[in-house]
Amino acid sequence: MASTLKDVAQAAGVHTGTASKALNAETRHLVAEVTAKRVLAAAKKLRYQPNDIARSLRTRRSQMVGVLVPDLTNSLFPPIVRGIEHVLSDSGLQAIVLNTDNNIEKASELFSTLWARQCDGFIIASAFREDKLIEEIAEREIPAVLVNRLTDKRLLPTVSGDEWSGVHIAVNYLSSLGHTSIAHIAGPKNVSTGNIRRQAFIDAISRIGLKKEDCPVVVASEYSDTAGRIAAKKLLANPKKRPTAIFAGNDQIAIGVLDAIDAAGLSCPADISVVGFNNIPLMERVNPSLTTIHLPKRRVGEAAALILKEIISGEVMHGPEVHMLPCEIIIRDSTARI
Amino acid sequence: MASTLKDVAQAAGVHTGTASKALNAETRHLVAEVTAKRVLAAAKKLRYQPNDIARSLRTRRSQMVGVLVPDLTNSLFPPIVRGIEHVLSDSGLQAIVLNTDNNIEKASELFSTLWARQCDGFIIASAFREDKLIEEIAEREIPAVLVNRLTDKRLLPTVSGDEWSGVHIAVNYLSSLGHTSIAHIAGPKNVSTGNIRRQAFIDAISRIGLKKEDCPVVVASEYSDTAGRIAAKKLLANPKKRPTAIFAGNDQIAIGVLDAIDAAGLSCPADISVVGFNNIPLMERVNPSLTTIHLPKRRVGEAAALILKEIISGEVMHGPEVHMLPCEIIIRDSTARI
DNA sequence: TACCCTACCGCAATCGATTGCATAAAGGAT
DNA sequence: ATCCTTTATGCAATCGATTGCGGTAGGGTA
Repeated sequence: MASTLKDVAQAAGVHTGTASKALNAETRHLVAEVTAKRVLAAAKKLRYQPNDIARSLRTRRSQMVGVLVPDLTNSLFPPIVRGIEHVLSDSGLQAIVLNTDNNIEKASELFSTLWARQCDGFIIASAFREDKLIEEIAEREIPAVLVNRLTDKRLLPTVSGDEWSGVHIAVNYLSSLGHTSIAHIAGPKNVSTGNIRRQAFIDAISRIGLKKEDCPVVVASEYSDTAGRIAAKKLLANPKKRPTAIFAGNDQIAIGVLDAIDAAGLSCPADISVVGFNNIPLMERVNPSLTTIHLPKRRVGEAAALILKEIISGEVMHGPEVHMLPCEIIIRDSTARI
Repeated sequence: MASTLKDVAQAAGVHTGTASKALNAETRHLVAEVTAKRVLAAAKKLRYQPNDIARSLRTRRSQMVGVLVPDLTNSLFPPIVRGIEHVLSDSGLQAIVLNTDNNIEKASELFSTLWARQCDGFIIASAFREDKLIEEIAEREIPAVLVNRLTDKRLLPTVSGDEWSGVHIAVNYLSSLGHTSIAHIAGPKNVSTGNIRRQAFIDAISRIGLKKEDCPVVVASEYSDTAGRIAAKKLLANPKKRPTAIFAGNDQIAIGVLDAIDAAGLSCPADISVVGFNNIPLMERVNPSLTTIHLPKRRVGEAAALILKEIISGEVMHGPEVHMLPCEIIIRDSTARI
């Protein structure tokens, strides 16, 4: 059906090898100009489209990059993915995006199938703090970059937001509004974002001299509004020890917190201020609009893709360094002076 | 580095052909049971992972399905994609998701590269009413299914919501609340959803006997909050002919409409009711929460993937039929009795 | 004993493109 | 006229797996 290199070569009256050289810009100088013209013309006439599968088999490069994300319906990830795609595409690389559902076995399976397809590299947004898959990838020296989530052991180059500083900004802002009892609803302990933000929170609290017992930390079971609501309900159960501000592990948790505040017959921000993290789309539209720490999602993706490209091309060596992009606070209506 | 079939065959003391047959469940009966066991054991020991690229070249099947969406950051699409992936994955098929940015040239390029990679089929959510790419795909009889958007000419099997009925439900609901001046801010005319919903709106209006001049239609330049706001502003410019309800072409446009109402010093739903379409995530959280027509996004994706699988496997023939899944209205706070 | 059948396995072509090497022709230098 | 160089092209191996065909050995039957 589709015409092959052989067809083009025949049409141009040359050998397939010659045709191949004529078609590739980098090897074209090995072929006489007139011949090259003839081949190009034949290719155009026959609507020749090289078979990338065959090419990949021979060259051992597929021009594909595997992108592993926990869940595309979490609107944190599409902007990151777009950033990745944007940078990759102008090197002719294509992103293959797959959902791991936060399941490490599923991630391993997906990785295997991608690897069997000769993916040139990987960008992984689904790492756990302890992650056998990441260890294996690092050990086998497969080109890969982590985004957003890091592993405890520094194994691969990583791009994320500057979470530590982001958390401090959030806590300091709440403090500046007069809050002295600030609670934190942390993300899961087995992912770096949950862990770092939690530790940064404790650090920030102690730095401004707030009492630890006034600033409780509750860990949500996952990054979801439901888990956030359940955790916040626990936190608000005792009316005597009620914080006046809650710093949520991310925006989804913050949404759940808003629900819990409502369910407890309280109001945000009059009774309790709430701050989120990531600044995902539509957070400016919820009620009340959410004060949150903005993560430059697209640029995180772009930076990761840039690094991966350098690794793949071999231009630049990369150790397991961590690139942290600055975060800033977006002040909206969910926070108020006490 | 990685072990090949040759390695396995050598380790098991058989020919590669025999090893291949032993490894494939369907051809295993061609091989003695003891031999098969030996090969399997060798494969496991060597951590053999078949090279899908080589396999694809030989079998002319890649187990990959191309999925073209306008923009993943539009939260309409991730749920559809998840539905697609879910159904494909239990046949060992993998979805390759790409963004066309509503650009038909980009879509064509992406299609070409996917086709060069021997994709077994395509699911396309980015079709225009007139679409050369779709025509070409249909003409070349390439396995493909459209989702959400259809072409004017019926060329390929399509899965979408039952938009006509969805629009009627919306208009009838507004009418039941006592509204007699209902405006419509339509999506772009070059995509089917914009067109169908607009026509359905006009039809619904006339059926319930409302006057056409009381029910103006404005076309937004694209499906975005910005375009919705601009269109709504136009609509509200003349205080004397102000509708009491606005049916938006989709939820993003509805968001823009809410902004425009606010900007005009009016309030929703007290002065103007608003209804959206699609029921994308977080619409229950905006202020006021949005009454909208729910599209079963995940099931639309699943249905499309099922049909594509049937086409690919050759089990069932599919003409350019349109499968319409029922839509329902989700009543929230953006609509009120007049 | 001769014959046949079946089960099993090896052989080699094949998918389509890439690429180092061999070769041939043309041209220049001595 | 001979030799060498340069340039352009052909040749064939290669990537790794699949698959139809042919051959062989074993056991069964007449």
